[in-house]
Amino acid sequence: MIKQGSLSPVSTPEKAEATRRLTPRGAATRARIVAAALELMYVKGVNATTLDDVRAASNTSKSQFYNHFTDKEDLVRAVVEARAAQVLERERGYLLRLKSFRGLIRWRNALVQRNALQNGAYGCGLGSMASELADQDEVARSTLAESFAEWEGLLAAGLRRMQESGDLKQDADPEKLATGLMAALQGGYLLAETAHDIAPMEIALDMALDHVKSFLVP
Amino acid sequence: MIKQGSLSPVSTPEKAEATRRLTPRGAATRARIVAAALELMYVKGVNATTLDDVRAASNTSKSQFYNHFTDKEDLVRAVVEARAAQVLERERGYLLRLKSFRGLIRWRNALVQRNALQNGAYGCGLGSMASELADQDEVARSTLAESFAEWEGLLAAGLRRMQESGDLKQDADPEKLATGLMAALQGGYLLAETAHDIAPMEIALDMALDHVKSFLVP
DNA sequence: GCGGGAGGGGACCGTGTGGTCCAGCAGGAG
DNA sequence: CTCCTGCTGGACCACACGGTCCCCTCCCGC
Repeated sequence: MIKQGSLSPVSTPEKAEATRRLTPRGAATRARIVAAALELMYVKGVNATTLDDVRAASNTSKSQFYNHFTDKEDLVRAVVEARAAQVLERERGYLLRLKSFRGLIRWRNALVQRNALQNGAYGCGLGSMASELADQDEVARSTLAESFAEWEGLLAAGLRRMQESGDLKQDADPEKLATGLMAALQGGYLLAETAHDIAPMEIALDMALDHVKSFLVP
Repeated sequence: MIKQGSLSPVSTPEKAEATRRLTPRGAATRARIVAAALELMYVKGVNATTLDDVRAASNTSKSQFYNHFTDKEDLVRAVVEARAAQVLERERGYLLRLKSFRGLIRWRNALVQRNALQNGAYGCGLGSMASELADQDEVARSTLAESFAEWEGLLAAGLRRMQESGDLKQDADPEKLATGLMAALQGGYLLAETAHDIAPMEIALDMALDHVKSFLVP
C-alpha cells in the first residue's frame, strides 16, 4: 500500500509558506493516515468518521496527525484528493484506450462488477463524498467538481476518438454524452446503494449505453 | 391496579406499545420538530444537524423532543418518512396524470426549475438522505428504497399509460425506462450539486428523455 | 559520542452533543 | 372548583470529540 520509493509528487522545497518540512519516514506516517481515512470515510461517511477512528486504524498518535494536518478539514481535503487521484487513475486505465463501443461495454462491466463485490454498498468513492461535502466544504466541492469534469473528459475523449474513427456519428456531442453517462453511473450507484441491489445500476448504464449506441454509424 | 373495568377508552392501558398516547396540542409540537428537522437535515445534512439545532429551530425544549422521540435515530426515521411523503405527494401531482411525452417534458421542466431556484444546492430531498443513511441506518435505507420504488412506479405507470394509448411502442419496458429516468434524475442532481450548475442535470434528463423518445411510435 | 531536530506517545483540556430528570403548568373530566 | 395527566421548561450529566501540550525517542551530521 505504501510505496516508499515514489512519494511526494509535490517537491518545491523553497517557496516557504505551505512548505512541508523534510520527511523521511514521516511521509509514510502521513500516507498511513490518509489511507486509513480514505477507507473509513468511504464506509462510514466523512462526518461519521472521527479522528480517533483514523488514529486507531492508522496506528498513529494525535501528535502525528497534527504534525501533518492542521485540522480535520485538512485531512478531508487530502482524502478527497487521494480518492480523486485513485479513481481517475483507475478510469484512465479503461478510458485512455477507449475507441470502440465494445470498449464502453467493457468499461460498464468493470464498474458493475466492482460494485457487485460489495453488493452496491458505499456507492461511488467520489460520488458519496460529493453528496456529503458539496454543501459543507467549498474547497472539497471544487476539487470534486474538477474531478468529475476530468472523468467526463476521459469519456468524452474516448467518444471523440470513436467519432474520428467513424464509429460514432458526427452529429453526436461527446461532451453531452459523457455527462449523460456520468449521471447514469452516479444515479445508478445511488439507487444500487439504496436498494442493496446492483440491478438499477446495470439498467441505468445500459440505458445510457443504448443511447450512445443510437449514435453509432450503421 | 384500579378499576378501569368497563369503560374509559383512554387512560393508556398496557395495550399501548406502538399506540401513540392521545395528543391535543402535543401533536403540533411533534409536527414542528419534524418540520424543523426536515429543513435542517436537508441543508446541513443529517449527521451535521444536532438536536440542539432542531430544538432551537422548532422552539421546543429537550423534554418535548424526548416525549415524542426515543432518540435521534427515531427523529431521523420520522424525517425520512416525512420527506418521502412530501416528495411522493408532489410527484403524484405530475405523474398520476402523465399520459404523453409532453407530460414527461413538463415533469422534467418542473424538476429542473425547482432545482434551479437554489442553483442545484442540496440535491434531491430523498437522494441526499439516501446517500448519507443507506449504509448507516438499515430502517431508513429500507424506507428510502421503498420510496424510490414507489416514485419509479409512478413513472412506470405513466409510461404504461402511454403504451396503452399507443404513444409508446409495445416493446418498451416501462419499469426499466422508469429506473433509467430515476437514475438520470439522481445522477443529474448530484452533478448539479457538485458543480453548482444545473446544466448537467438538464443534460442528463434530456438524454434520458431522448431515450424514451426513441420508443415513441412514429 | 553528542547535539539537535524531526518523529512519536499520550495525558490533558474545553466544548458540544445526545440524553436524563424533575418541578411547574395547562386544560379537560368529574 | 379539584384532580389528573400530559405538556413544557430547562438544569443537569456523561462522554466523545477536536484540538493542545509536553516530553521522550530516534536518527542525522559532526
